[in-house]
Amino acid sequence: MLKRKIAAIIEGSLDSYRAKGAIPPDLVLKPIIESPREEGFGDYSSNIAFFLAPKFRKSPPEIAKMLVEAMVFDDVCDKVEVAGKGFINFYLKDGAWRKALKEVHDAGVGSLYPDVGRGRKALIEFVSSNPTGPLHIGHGRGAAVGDVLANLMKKTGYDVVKEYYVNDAGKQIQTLGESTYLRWKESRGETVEYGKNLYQGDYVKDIAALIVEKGVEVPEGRDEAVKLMASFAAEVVMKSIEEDLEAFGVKFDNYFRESSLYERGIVEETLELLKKKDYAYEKDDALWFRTSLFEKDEDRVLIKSDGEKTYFASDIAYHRDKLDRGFDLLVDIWGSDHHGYIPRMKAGLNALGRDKEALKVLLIQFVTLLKDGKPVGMSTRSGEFTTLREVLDEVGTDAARFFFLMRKSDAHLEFDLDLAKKTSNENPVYYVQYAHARIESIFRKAGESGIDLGLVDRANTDLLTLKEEMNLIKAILEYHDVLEGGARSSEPHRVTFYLLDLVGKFHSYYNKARVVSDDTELTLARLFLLRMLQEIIRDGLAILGVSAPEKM
RNA sequence: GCGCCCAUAGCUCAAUUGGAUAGAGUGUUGGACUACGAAUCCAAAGGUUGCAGGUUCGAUUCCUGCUGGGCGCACCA
Repeated sequence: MLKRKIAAIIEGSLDSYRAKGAIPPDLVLKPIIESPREEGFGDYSSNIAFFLAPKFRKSPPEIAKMLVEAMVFDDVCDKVEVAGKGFINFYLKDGAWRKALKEVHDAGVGSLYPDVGRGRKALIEFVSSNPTGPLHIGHGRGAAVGDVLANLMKKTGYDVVKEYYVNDAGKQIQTLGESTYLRWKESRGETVEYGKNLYQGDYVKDIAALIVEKGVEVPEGRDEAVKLMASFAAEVVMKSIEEDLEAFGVKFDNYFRESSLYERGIVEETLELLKKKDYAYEKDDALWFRTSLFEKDEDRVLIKSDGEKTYFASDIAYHRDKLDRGFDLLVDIWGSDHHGYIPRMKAGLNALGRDKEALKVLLIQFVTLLKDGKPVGMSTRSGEFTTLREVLDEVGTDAARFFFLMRKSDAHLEFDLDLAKKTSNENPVYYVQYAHARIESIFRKAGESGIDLGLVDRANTDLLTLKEEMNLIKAILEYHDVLEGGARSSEPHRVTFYLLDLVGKFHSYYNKARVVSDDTELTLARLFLLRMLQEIIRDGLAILGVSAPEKM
């Protein structure tokens, strides 16, 4: 990339001073090069002078001036200036940008993908909603973030596996069974007392009805009946969750069942390991984990006095198993209400002698659903939550995914149903998709006008001289940096903002300059630019899992 | 009481991980289609970045203390 060339220029200048003995050879510097957000400060700038200044007891501008004087930059830059309080600003030759664009064209958009992961194996675990009820909009946000992060990491050199952890062994499933059982009795005309701690949603009634409809044989004994209904209901719910996810465009590589940990004895084994290392101890007939030894947290129970193991116990075992499966990086995506759980999990990994830094937890803040400008209530227990399915039916997959990725995941999200539903200029999804379709339309028009589209690949890019054209080229090449930053910081929403900014530049350009004209050479050059632009838009939308329509 | 997250334009949010004059969208006002898609564009107005300190060449960003909001602090899941 061009940034590397700038780094080389700076390095060259430093070397010349090293040769003169002005800079000690052992002084290692990593020049920071960034693209200034304001126009007028060049294409790239470096703040290296600020770091050198205290070491040489000279002012940053003086250092900067010295460095610039020794720079050889004629092949890449028009000029290099000292500006502000000591910044060095690099003004690249337009030709250098065009050349870079041409290179990307020849090598393919994939050549813009940064290698952040270096082939490391990453396991992204997300959604992992208990199969006790349908996914609601909060799960939807987690699903979108997880899926898009996975796409992003795949493009940036990670070997990614997407996993859904199914809690099919705990007490919630038991409760689901009891809920279904009572609804089932109810459906047979019996009067039952339906407790508040049971699942209130209508879907439980549906499941009970399904049991009747399918003629499932219900055992006489209550306990057996509940047990049967628990597994029946969990399966039904899990299936509908998978269907919802599919409709949302989320496909998991793996559904990992909690029960499998017990079946394989991993939980037992893990607890034994902790006991052996004296990180677990017995108190009041329960088994406790010494969380306090590792983190600023209280000790937590692994096995309750009634002999039942907590989710914490199986969760430690689960994460141990993840690492044993050879993953270098574990990304967990949790609802922000689980934040208190992080120290526990890290302590657990620590106690097992694993690197706790291998675990990265992304917290997803709550979603407020707005309808007619007013918040819509949401509570699983009361059954009045808005399901992901309902939202998808209302606004469609593209809009839903895009909206979920319009915020940093750790910030509250207001999801405006009315806005997401609008097929108008107010809806940001269409702003991006429209650009893609518009470019396609320009190509159709060009073809109709007798332009030989086969010549686009060999267009003379030197004809792209407008300021808007240069800005578009720069924005296209910036894709590399966006992917890199997004992957490093696990912030997939950056792709969304980039796309909005990118297509904004395009729409502006479109209104200013005419692409298809009598000047065939110029037309071809502009089509070349738009072809590249369209590929980037398509690539970025693919990361978001949003369609790139050719007509709309 | 302890801990985590958030606070930026009227509203919804960005800000290249500590950089230069804090930016978009929306809303308001005014403008642009008998040439490639007006689901678009152009312009104006809009700010003590919650408050008070600190760290330094430089703070929306890091530290401390407040204020206000969300969440968590069980042998719950």
